[in-house]
Amino acid sequence: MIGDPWQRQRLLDTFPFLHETPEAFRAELFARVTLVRLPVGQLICHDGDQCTQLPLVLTGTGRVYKLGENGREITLYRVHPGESCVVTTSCILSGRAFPAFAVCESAVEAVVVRPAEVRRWMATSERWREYVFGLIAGRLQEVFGVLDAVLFQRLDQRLIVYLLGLSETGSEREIHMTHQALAVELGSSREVISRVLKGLESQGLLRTTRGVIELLDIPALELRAREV
Amino acid sequence: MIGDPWQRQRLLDTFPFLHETPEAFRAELFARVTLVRLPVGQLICHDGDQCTQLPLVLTGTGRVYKLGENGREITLYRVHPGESCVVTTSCILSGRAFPAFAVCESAVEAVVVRPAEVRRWMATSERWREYVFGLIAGRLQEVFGVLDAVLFQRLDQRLIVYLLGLSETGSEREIHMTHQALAVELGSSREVISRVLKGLESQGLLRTTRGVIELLDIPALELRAREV
DNA sequence: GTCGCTTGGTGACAAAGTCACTGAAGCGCC
DNA sequence: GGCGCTTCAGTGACTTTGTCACCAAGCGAC
Repeated sequence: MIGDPWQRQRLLDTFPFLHETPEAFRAELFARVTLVRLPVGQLICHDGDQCTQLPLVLTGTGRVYKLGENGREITLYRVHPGESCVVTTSCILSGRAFPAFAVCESAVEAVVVRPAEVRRWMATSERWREYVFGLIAGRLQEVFGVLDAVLFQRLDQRLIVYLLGLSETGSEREIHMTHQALAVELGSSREVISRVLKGLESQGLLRTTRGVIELLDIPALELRAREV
Repeated sequence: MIGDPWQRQRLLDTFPFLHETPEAFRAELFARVTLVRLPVGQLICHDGDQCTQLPLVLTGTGRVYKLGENGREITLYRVHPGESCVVTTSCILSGRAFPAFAVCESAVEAVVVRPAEVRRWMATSERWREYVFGLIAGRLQEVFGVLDAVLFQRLDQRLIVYLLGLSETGSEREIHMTHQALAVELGSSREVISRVLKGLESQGLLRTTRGVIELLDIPALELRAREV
């Protein structure tokens, strides 16, 4: 139950589609959900687990990833505020096991919904259905995109695209990230990332120091990312 | 519209969940859908397309796959009778583009549902929702499994697992399939499949002739598929 | 038979992953 | 400052996988 008016407002603002639901729906939502706080690194789902609740993220981000036997891993997607791990939803609605890992990348505040409500609201709320399906389709596209990248794209180009994406959102040419972290994002291994970065550095496209990658020639990097 | 009582019965038998829906729902379904026949090789969805209808497969199978720029491809999953391409569903419900290709692997008879009905039935029929979510979750698991295999498993083992799977369902030791077809299933290339098969052949685990692979030592193959 | 198509084989190379090891930077602590 | 620890990065040797170009074997049509 969420009683605090301020918390209620925050929930509505983080999940804008709720504004368009009937008063009664929101009242039921406030009555049925609970607020949880999870620390950094908290494991939310283990590969093969049954999901028992659906978390709607208010603050912080979750990371969903696949882990291989050899210890290598790859990030599939992130769950940001206003989103939810809809793979969980589909597992709840179908009673299947969750096929990956999910972990709190930063401290997370989330509102958890029980399976009974997830199901019921699918029947009673048009908006809820739209919200859930929008997320599912989005995740599917992300995962399909990852598969495409892994299978069909060269690692140096994937790495460049990833770095350029980071520098764009951060509006910074300096990226603070270890080679290991990059390997995890792209599903590669540290050594290979190091080698690729070294190659790019030797061509003067970027510069690396411990924990930092500085993009020197962004136009050239963009070119390189697109070439055959 | 499907009027023919025999066709109606066939539809109900292929999609058993329909038996559990109210009479009124089935009546509406029969009234709103149309039967189509598609020839082998017919392209159903193009990567990036908007989906405009949901096909429920009665006979035949569809194949959903990703195609890389270099021409390599990988099969993501198949759509069998009684199933539907639910990725299409999620695209319809969210208005996103379909992120892969879909093609008729054999001649397909399907019943097509328009987006308006797909949406409406999500609201009106509990059974329909269950059906759709069951399929979505199943596909997600399949695609996640493919990603896992591609990233973390060795090709020889994936190939063996695939071949053993075929020989099991066919209860045959002889598999009629070209190296190219195997490459497409596993997202590899013909040359590599040839090499791996050659290796297995030289170890006496199987024998290859043009278009045919004969599994000679199934226990040894099973062992090999599990080793580190 | 010959022609042409499909299928499979091969060698050389490039890209990526693995393993074992080294070295270097940062940090806390005394 | 110096010491020790941990984290991060670099390297070389090797394996696996993908790519390219080209050739050879099988098979059907005529």
